[in-house]
Amino acid sequence: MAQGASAVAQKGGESLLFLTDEQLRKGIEAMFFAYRGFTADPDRILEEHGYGRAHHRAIHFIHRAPGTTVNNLLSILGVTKQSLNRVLRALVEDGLVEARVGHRDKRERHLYLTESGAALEQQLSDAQRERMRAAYRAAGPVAVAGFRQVLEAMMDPEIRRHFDRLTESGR
Amino acid sequence: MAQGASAVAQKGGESLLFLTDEQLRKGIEAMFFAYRGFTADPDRILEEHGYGRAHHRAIHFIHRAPGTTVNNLLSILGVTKQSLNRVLRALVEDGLVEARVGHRDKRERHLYLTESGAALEQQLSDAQRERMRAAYRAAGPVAVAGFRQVLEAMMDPEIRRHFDRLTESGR
DNA sequence: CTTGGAAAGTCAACAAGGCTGACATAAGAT
DNA sequence: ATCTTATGTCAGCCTTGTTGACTTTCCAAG
Repeated sequence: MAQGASAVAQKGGESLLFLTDEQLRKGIEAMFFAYRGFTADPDRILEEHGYGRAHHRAIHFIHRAPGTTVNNLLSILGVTKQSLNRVLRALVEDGLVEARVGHRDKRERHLYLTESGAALEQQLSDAQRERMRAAYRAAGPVAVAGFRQVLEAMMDPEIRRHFDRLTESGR
Repeated sequence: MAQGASAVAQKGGESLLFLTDEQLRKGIEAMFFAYRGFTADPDRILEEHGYGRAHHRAIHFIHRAPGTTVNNLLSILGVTKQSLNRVLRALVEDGLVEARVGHRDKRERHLYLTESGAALEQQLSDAQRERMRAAYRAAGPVAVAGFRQVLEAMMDPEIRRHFDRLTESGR
């Protein structure tokens, strides 16, 4: 199976990869179809609770960086504050997220998951991790390392910074 | 760099991968951020033409499988026919897609890109392939193979079938 | 102390692209 | 010949993204 990477030529220490349009197209389609699988399980759970992906993203990153400000979340998610606000308001009203007014700067709202917010986060990430774990197991450790490398290379540099920042603090 | 895959133990021919929640979470976030990069370039081009991602998807798969029926496209894209129809209608009206009535079964419409449709497809896929190519180059051939393996393992089985089917005919 | 500007939130209006329901027409089945 | 199914269309609703205008709160600099 797999047409793999086509050819590699070493030339003065610089490796050249010859990639056909067809191979790249397959990669693009793989990305498209895999993303559908990636979101499928959380989507099902969210629907039961009357939420959408926007809520999931907010919950995920609040869990990941508790006490984050709205503005920080905004730059991670890459949406407008009006858009985020609508989602956040629903989560606060439903008691999944707590927005504490900053003590240093009272304009800021620091966001935390409540107990039930954490419970939903757990449920969502359990489902998503399970799919990820299965895929990782099926593909093997070498493939996983490659997977991560390609994904990181695919990010916009600015977004890559967010990603790396989450990693540092998250370990 | 990278925490890579944690540990592998060979045990009676079956390899066990020990994956921490943290590692899996990183994979999830990588997927999220990378997908943003993945769609960023086409999104910019589409906006200039007044189209969205839905149009891109339709154009992509019509290019990929010329003469495909609406129903077939439906099952690939995983949306309702009403949703697809809106997009398709716009593309036909704008002269990017031609919908020919089937001669065997006149209920069916077979879809083809017109010349200008193919031109837009080219523009979009050039941009997306360029990002893909850069990521592939940066990560190297081994990583690319792993990338593809993990993505394929992440797909829903039913969707995976679509993916494989496109590959067969597409080469 | 006043004022300028940043952070946060609100309201309104709009667009894209999902969805369901109702319906027309063509094919195939009884 | 008529009933049923497949296919595609039209209309309307919902979520979630957008922009723009505006208020409130607060910090900080003049």
